[in-house]
Amino acid sequence: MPFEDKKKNRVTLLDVAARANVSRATASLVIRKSPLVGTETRARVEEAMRELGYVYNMGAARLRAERSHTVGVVVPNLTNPFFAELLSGIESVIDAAGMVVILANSGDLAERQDMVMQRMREHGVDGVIICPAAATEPEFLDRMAEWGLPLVQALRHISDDIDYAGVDYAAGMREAVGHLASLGHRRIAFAVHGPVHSAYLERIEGFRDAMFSRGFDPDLIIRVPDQTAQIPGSAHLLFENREKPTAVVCFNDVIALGLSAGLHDLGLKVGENFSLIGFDDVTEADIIRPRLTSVSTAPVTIGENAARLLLDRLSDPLLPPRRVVKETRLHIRQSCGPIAGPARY
Amino acid sequence: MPFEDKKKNRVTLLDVAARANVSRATASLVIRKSPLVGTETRARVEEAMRELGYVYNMGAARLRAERSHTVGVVVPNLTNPFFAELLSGIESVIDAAGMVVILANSGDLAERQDMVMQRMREHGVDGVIICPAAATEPEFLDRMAEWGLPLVQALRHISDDIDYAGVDYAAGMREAVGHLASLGHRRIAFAVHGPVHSAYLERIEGFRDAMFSRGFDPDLIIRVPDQTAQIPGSAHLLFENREKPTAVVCFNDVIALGLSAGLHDLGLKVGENFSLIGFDDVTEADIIRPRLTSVSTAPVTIGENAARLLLDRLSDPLLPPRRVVKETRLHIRQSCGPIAGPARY
DNA sequence: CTTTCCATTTAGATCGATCTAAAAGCTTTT
DNA sequence: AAAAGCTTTTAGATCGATCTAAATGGAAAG
Repeated sequence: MPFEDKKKNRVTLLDVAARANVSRATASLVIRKSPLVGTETRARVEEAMRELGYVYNMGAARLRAERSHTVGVVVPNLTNPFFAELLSGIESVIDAAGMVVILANSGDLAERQDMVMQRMREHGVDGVIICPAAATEPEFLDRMAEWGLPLVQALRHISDDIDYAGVDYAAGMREAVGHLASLGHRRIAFAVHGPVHSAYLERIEGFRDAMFSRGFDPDLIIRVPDQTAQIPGSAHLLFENREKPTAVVCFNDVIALGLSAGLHDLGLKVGENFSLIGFDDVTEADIIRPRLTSVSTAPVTIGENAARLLLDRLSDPLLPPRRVVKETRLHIRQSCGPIAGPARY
Repeated sequence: MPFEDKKKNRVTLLDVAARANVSRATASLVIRKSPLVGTETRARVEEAMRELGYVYNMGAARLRAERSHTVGVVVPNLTNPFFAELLSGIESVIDAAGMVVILANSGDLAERQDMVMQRMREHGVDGVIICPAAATEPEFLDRMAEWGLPLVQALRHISDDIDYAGVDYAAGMREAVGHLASLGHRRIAFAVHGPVHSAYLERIEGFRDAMFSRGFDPDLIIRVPDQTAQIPGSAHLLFENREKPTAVVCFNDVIALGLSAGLHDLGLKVGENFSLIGFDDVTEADIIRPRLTSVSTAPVTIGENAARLLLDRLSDPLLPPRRVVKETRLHIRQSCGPIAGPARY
């Protein structure tokens, strides 16, 4: 029955060392799995750690080693399942690398984002993965870089000089429009909402591109409410234009789900006399009726990519900036059909 | 143009103190907003911090002060929007208290949960909010408590001696059954899935209670698949029993959404000739058709409660164990109707 | 038997804050 | 003028690890 009562009764490396009859330095080497220590010594130290119930004090280590084994993750909003999945991907890779995630929520506000980054710095994170708030100026990220804080942008990108992991939104949009076009649709609307940021602009660009190159009107862009609950009620907006669309591409699946319900309320049959295509391919796409055709963006994978970019940068800070842009995949289900009514051509 | 190039060129409190002509101790007091320092001195030190671009080193502070301003959060799964919302509530309260969240994912596996908690300890978190993995034994949590690590259980509870923030699941279930009963339903099924834990058992208990006390058959409990995509296809399970139900209560909204689709596929009209009621009241409840009647559990609020419990405990570790159990609220929409067909009484 | 070399081990300084207990300046009281 | 009581400031030890540079011991080489 070991007899240890120091005043504060916390087991330190020094206690372990004493018990194993080695110096504190040797014990430290054992923890860090250095190849320098002899096999027999290592075993003795490990035994001592077990016996004493030693807990590594990361805080002390970080102070000396200037390495915290900690990664900051800043997202605009946790309530959105999309970011939650991103976070999940990040967490799994960071965890596997033996580090932990410090989480922060910017609320998509540049001002809060400033505060949050400051806090990250104070906590001494080794690097940060950030989905920049919509109104972030490029100088912001460059300032971080000047701090010497390794940074990775996820989903949205502000600066080209900083690593980025995302999705080829524009190509995804082209794919969506292409699918509708192949079903005979020519008058296609684009339903959007939310703040303006790179991921927003790329989608717009992809949509207009695809429409324009086919000689279709690329300007049928409709803004729907940001509040999920109000989207179904806004379906009528689709038909207030002179040129009534026969199909709609949605900025994301929240809009798609909402409009699908709204169109149903208006008496239209989605997939039969009106076509609708979503973006993100959330789980619900498969369990609503009609099943939602959607462009998959797989945020978990993006998170994994972002985390890997950061880990690479940590091990070599001089790496040139890289971007990992994932391809989308169109998941065809039931919400799109050939153009309805008497054929126009 | 200040001329500072130390070898490592990091601004420390000592540099600030020198610049402001005070001692390191005084500078430290200024940072910590101690009322002891004079107004003029404080201003001078703050000015110096600004000029030098000083960044507080939380790591150093924590080592000495044995306080990390860090809270661990352990959830079984981040992909589930339910836990993401919980996390969001926790984060906002913790952030407002000037602390940060260290995140970990147990994958609902007791073994991983062990590792994760160990890591939390190494990182010196001040406390942990945990939604215990399904197979957690009470000894596990008690061991943590022995470590002297302040703990709060969220959503699920294993030990009665430890703070808990959750929802009155049983009452929510009684409410759901009550609503259906008031519409004339007597043969009501309960569709469940997932691992067994306290939140699961309480729902079962609430259901059986409510059924039994009305003299209805409390045993119509149906297990549906865990995979979201397979739920719609399992709707037929509802009718394989001798006694065919006229309504179903769902364990959560994922099941409700899935069965709603599945029942539609079987040619039933939910809300007209079959009633269905969900649990959780997710955002999608309002944007599917028919709109889903659901029992609201508001996980964000639970997260906030859990965080507040932890903060209280941090400021007074001797507080007796407390439990904050939120009431549910039934959100009536369209998916339930009076019992169909020729009246039975 | 000394010297060289290698593999291990170690003493002591160090990271950047906080804490303790006491000192230094003030007024105010005796 | 000394003592007492404030308020404000400070020196120096301390938290628990890592790092540096040097010491130690044994085997191989001379």
